[in-house]
Amino acid sequence: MSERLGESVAAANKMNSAEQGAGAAELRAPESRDEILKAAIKLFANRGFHETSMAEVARAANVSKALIFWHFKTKEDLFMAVLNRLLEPYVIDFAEEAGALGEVAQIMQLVELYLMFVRDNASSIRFFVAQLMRGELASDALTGPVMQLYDGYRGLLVDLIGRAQAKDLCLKDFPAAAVARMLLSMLNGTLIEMLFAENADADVASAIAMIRQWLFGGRAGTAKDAPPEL
Amino acid sequence: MSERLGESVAAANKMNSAEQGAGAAELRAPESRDEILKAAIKLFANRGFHETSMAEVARAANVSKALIFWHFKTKEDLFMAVLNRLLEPYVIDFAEEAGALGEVAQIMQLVELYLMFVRDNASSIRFFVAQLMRGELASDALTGPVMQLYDGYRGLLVDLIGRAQAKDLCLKDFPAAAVARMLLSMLNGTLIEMLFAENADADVASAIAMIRQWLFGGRAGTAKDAPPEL
DNA sequence: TAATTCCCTAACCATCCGGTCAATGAACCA
DNA sequence: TGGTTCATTGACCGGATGGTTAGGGAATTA
Repeated sequence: MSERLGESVAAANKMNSAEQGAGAAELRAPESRDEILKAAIKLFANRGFHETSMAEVARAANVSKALIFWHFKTKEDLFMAVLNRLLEPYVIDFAEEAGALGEVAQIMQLVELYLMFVRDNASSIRFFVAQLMRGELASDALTGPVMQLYDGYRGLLVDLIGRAQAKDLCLKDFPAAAVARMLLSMLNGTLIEMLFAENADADVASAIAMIRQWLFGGRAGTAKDAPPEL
Repeated sequence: MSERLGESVAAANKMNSAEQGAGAAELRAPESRDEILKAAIKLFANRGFHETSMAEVARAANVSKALIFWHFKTKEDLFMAVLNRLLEPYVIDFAEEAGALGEVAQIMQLVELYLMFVRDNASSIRFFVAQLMRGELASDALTGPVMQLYDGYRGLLVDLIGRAQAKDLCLKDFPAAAVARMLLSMLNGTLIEMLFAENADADVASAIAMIRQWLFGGRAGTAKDAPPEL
């Protein structure tokens, strides 16, 4: 079955590109299609792919099951559409965010961006992580965009940390790549803590403070950047 | 359905205890039962509960489907047995491990224990995390033991860090609980990095070094504990 | 007005899944 | 030897699921 799914994924991706190029199906029956998508997102998110039946989606969207198959050729097609819809907010242009700030401020801004993003998208992130964990479906369609985003983020961190180290602004006991990796581990650890325990806000501030202390600790001359509030 | 599952979980747990007391079913048809369990573990692990059919398990175990239902009353029963089997190695007595070492050495030993355990049980941990992420099944049977273990571990860390702080052996800028929480975030972040990228060993040593530096950084008098190798 | 296209549905179908059952051979008692 | 329990199986069942089909109503077009 995994073979069939793989083909479906590729096919769906191609079709999606084609659709966007021709601008066809996106505009035809927008309302019901959207209703279906919203219902599917909810159901897939907290029940998974295999546990969610098309009949359930139909009922939740107040349409007939057949209409779903009119909008989306197969169940996998629907799933791909859900993925793409959920992936939209994940397109962040990190480089844009930081203006002409110093390295320290830029790093801390990236850290906050990460944690705030996690806090604001907890449910869909939980969905993605669960999906990533098992190779269940769409390993390409998922791993691709997410990992691309992730690598971009890490690249930015490595670069910034390297420059901060050169200026003696930040922890220098380890190579920039190692520091960036550990920083990402901290962030990911905080992420999964936020995903499991729903306390969110309280810990974020504490985590940020500790990360700042770790990276820029006793070093002077970095106090100029006031910590932006959440 | 979640209700029924909850009951099944409780029932399965009780039965297990009873079985061990009487030593009954464990010895009757050990061979085939074991074969089924091994096959189920594999399939459940990398396909999940709902995506794995009893027919598949039967085929993988070279037995008839009916035999599975003779050994395990329901599919959930089989799943519970798989959980218990996988949970076995997770029973670690942390307190036992550390003898009369200093706080610093004990903390580092706990850190290493954690990372080594993750490294050696990567596949089943991936399974558990995926299972925990969605509330899919066995939330009680899983959350219970795992969280108990986790809380015990954190408790030990908080205690040790507190004592190390009192002796001025370790990072004192934050309360012990916060330090312990961040340490656990670091560990969990490293964990998921290990789960996704299968490089394992290389990063573990680096992670340990960075954690030691973070916790005990510039402080003197802690060099007496030689870093035990992995 | 007649034809065509779009959106939507009830009913249906083939397949697969969890679970049951009657039967059967082997081992162990009597 | 004959009966009882244990271990195992092929055949079967009701239900649910992904997917199809034939058709209908409302716009749009000609």
